[in-house]
Amino acid sequence: MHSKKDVTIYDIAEKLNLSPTTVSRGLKDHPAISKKTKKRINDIAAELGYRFNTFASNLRSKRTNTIGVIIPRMNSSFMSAVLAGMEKVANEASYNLIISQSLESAEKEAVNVKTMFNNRVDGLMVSVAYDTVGVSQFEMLLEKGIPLLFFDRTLDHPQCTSIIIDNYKSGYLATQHLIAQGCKNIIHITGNLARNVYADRQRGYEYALKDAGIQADPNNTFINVLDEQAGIDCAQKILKMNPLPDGVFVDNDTCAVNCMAILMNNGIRIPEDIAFIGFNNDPISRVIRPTLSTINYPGFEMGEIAAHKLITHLNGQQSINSTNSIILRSELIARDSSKRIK
Amino acid sequence: MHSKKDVTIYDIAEKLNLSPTTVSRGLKDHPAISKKTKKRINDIAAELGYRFNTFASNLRSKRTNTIGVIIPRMNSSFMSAVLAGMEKVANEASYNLIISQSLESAEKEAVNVKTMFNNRVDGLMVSVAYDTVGVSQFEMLLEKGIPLLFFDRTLDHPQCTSIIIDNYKSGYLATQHLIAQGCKNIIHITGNLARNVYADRQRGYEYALKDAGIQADPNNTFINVLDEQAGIDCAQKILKMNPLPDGVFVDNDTCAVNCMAILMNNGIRIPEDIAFIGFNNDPISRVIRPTLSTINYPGFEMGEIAAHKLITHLNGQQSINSTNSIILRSELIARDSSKRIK
DNA sequence: CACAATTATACAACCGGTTGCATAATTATT
DNA sequence: AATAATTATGCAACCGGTTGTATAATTGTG
Repeated sequence: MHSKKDVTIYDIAEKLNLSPTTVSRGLKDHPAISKKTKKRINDIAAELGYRFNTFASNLRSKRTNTIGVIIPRMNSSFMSAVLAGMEKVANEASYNLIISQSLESAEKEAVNVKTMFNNRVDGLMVSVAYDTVGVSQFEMLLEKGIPLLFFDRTLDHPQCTSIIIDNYKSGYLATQHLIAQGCKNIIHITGNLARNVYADRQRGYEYALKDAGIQADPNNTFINVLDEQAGIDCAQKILKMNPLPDGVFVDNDTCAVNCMAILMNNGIRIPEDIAFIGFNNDPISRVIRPTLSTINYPGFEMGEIAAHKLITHLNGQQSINSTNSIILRSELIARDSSKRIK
Repeated sequence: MHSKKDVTIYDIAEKLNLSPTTVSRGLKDHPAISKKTKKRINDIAAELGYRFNTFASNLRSKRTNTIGVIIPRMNSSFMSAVLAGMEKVANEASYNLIISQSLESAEKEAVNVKTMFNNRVDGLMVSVAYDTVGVSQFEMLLEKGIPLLFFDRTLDHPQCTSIIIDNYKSGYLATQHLIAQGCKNIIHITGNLARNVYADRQRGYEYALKDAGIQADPNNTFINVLDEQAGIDCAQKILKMNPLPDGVFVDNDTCAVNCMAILMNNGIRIPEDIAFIGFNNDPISRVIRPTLSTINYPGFEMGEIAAHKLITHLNGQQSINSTNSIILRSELIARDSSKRIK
């Protein structure tokens, strides 16, 4: 197995008649080491097949240059955009990212937090699981002064910044748009209302209805996990309604397109019979026919801003505690699935 | 910042008048420590807010219980299925996963390999980037006896097992299916032919044509990165062809649906004018209309098998070198986008 | 050439668990 | 009660970079 013994800076030092200190500094491009010596060190290191020992380094220096990220799942194009944005900023600042998934389970999320904690991440960015309750599982981080930042699905905590979009406004705009297209009986398909994103959109939905003089019907709010199967289930449920709704606002494009597909299979015309609007502006919304109206959610920017915020905090340039939340711009994109008026 | 000093096993030992050794063993549930002592240790540990120091542990024990994974991107549902499968198996065997993306760049991939290497992963699973050439960037791992396994996009190496599907057969079946539907002028949209997956599918495509007595036209093979934009570009290219092709086999569902969407916008009927078949069986293939014929690619199983194979090797139960490649079952799923015969 | 200023290298303690082996404490055996 | 067997705990070295401070080597100044 791991047969050959590892080469250490001591081996290099011995070979060159230098001290380990000098070798360590030479490899790190420390200004106090002469160019010649650095070259000698690097040459021998390459020759011997030296590899840097992150553990020894981290143990002594008590820094890891690692940022943890915990997300519910990495299956959406929104999430991969967020991660791409984070990775770009982190790399530029020479931080590494450790990514783990909670798979929407609060329990697994807590385990992940603990692992990150033990792995001494310098900071943590989290979008919480579907059923996470309270912030107690994060307290251990804050007690040790490890900065914690939430994005998208956030929790309220005085020491944490949140990066979000204006979900209330987005929900309002989406609903208002459907109303403007002549819809009067609008369904909102959303998630666990304990999550800020869904609660805020639901509020937006309710206020838009109210402002249009429409009475919000609690039965018109469907709560589920917003995946493909949920979309299919919702379609079945809608088909049994009498009268049928004339508009559907879904908090997730994937769920929306699956729902639409079943309804269309059953002869329902979109947008003529039922107008649809989704959320996220996933690529699928542009490919499906009719093209899906949606709310644009700037994932890449969200990732960039989250990582940037955390790193400036870590570098002591700007405390994370000074900001409560950062709200990104989101906008409505009207496409064919909702356009009933020419 | 990181204000409070960390609690160590020495602090616990002092508080209980025990040796650090006993505390270390107690926390690890070592059989030589009595139940009573273990309880005392764990209680005080919790009380003091002790956290395990992974670095000190790894440094001394020279094991990390960590497996690295490098993938091109985590934006496809195929990839997230693979990762989910890997994570399930790894967790059950109490291994951690470190995941990083090459973003399809061989250069970034090499950096990632090095980082994994320095982080002393116990093993590495890789699906190579679009433009990776040669295996030299992996040699350092193999020299140290760190097992390396490829999945999906593989490289040929005598010491590495590959987990794949039969891409040749899949390409053959897809093409044969189109031929059976009456297609005679079939386009194959594929990726870099240096990658096994694309080369094998192209071979399958060519042989299926040959076996049907059709001469393969090199101009009918489009090579690109198979993303959304590529799908759009291919559609533009197809629209300029004269005569139009009557069948298109795309190595990726995402690319396929984007291509189809543009063609349909331009009045082309699918499957009547052009029959389509994709690859991967992504969720989008079921939602799009017409539903997309495709090749089912068992991502979750691939992840499970890859992780399982690597872990049994790490546990010394079965060497990875004894197997060359493991081929998973894949099958054709015929849907509306290709069905021209009742 | 003497002395200061600057540059380059070394010393030694440290980070916090881990582990083989020795020793102490407890229980079982005759 | 004495001795063997078993169980529980401790000793001390070790893993491999890091860092404040001291010392040595080189260069500059008058």
